[in-house]
Amino acid sequence: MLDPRLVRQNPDHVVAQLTRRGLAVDVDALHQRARQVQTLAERRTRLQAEGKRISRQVGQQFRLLMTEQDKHPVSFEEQPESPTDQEPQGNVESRRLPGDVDQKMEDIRALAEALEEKGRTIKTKVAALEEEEKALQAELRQELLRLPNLPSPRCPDGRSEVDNVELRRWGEPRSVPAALEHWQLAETLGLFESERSARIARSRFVTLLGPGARLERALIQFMLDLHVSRGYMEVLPPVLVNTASLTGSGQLPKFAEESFRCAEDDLWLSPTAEVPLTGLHRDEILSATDLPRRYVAYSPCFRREAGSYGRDTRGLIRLHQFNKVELYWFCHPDASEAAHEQLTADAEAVLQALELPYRVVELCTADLGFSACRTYDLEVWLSGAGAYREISSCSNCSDFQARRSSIRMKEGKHNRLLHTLNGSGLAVGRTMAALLEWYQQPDGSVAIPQALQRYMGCDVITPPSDPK
RNA sequence: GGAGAGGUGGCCGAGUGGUCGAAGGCGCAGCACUGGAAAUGCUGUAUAGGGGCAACUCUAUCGAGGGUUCGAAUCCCUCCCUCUCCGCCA
Repeated sequence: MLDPRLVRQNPDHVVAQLTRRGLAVDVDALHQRARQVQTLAERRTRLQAEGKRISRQVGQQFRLLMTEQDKHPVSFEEQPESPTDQEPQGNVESRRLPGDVDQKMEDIRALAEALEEKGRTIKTKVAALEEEEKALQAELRQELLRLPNLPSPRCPDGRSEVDNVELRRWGEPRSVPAALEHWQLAETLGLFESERSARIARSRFVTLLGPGARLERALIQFMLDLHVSRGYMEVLPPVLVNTASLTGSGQLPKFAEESFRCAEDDLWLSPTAEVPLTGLHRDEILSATDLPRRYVAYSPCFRREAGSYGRDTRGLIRLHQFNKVELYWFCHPDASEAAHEQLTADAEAVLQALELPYRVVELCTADLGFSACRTYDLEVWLSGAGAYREISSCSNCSDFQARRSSIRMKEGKHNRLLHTLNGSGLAVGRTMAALLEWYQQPDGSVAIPQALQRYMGCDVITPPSDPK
């Protein structure tokens, strides 16, 4: 979420930055509303202060009354409360009180009643103002929640993905003669089942089999071990997450159609471990001294992939359920740019260890994700397809998710929103696809890269000797 | 799912419907004492929002949301969460 104060005080800046993303937003209306909320709040606060003063005065009157009562107990005989209290103290003489004492107590009571009446009036006024303010506030928040993060000044401007900037390449793509795509290889090697998976669930699900299942598990464990050795804390989070968590990380309210939902329970299938990891410290204040906090989480991810019906229908590239190892940082706001480079390097380390060629692309303003202010994509070389394909997206979300999730850090006396970053490290299915295509051999087998062999328990996957 | 107990500041733990944002303790920070430290003493220690150059000040917050009241941590209702026991279950 954007800072409401920024919208109130510098709407032009907000407009300019959202325009860089190619968004035309009516910030004027938003700005008006933000100021309106503030005006209402000021009026309400002043009234509340007065009401509070009055309540205290009523209390004072009651105390006065009680001290008078203690001095002249019997004069209150006509009052219904606790007659037994007064009985022992009552005596005939004090029944005839001097008129001025009676009068004094009458005055106190009258004053108290007048104050009470005043309090009632204020109460109804405050309630009315509060209602109006709450409604406006809620509208404002809903609108703010639908606005994406502002791009970093360093994020390159662009109108579409063609304006993304290639930063560097690692490894040499080689053209393999008669290269097969991974789903073709998988078929002869018996690594997974697509059609039967549609029977179990529906299309865009996969069931991994034999060495395929083993390879997926090996990759997950390999990635986790690698990142843990580089200083990450391993996390295995819930994959059902509530609405607050999805709102906190930016998936809701705008992208509800992208996630599967268990409507009866206010739970959703998490589209990425970024969601539970953001939620891990929701409503917390971390100490600045133990930042950065770096987490690595394996989780299955669930996405509806609405509107991608024709694309990537075969194989492991685009599924409703896939596995991902996610890197996540909570860090000091001044350190997030360096953290972004480090996190990206950590994701790259996986591809380097597996010796798979890739390139790093910086997304332009038009291609930036909702929560990100800056993003590097890793694109791995798919030999079979003969193209680079996204396998990781490493984003700096600045304070955007932290504000939505209220995650702060204590620095000296002050609390300040921290920064969050996330990146795939890596998408496991796509890694398997790249690996199969890159390491395919003329005899139809697939070599296992060295780093993975101890996880895989072999150095090659060969076609079954007796197919079917 | 059933029965019971409970949710108060960083932590422990008081709290009578009326200056209670909340005693006391621990922890933490500063100062004093010390050659240095421990111990001790003093002072200060929540968050959010608004106003003010500032000292400061106003409002809200005692699990959450409603209600009663001039006034709620305190009374009433609903929900959530934690703990114990039973049932079920990997």
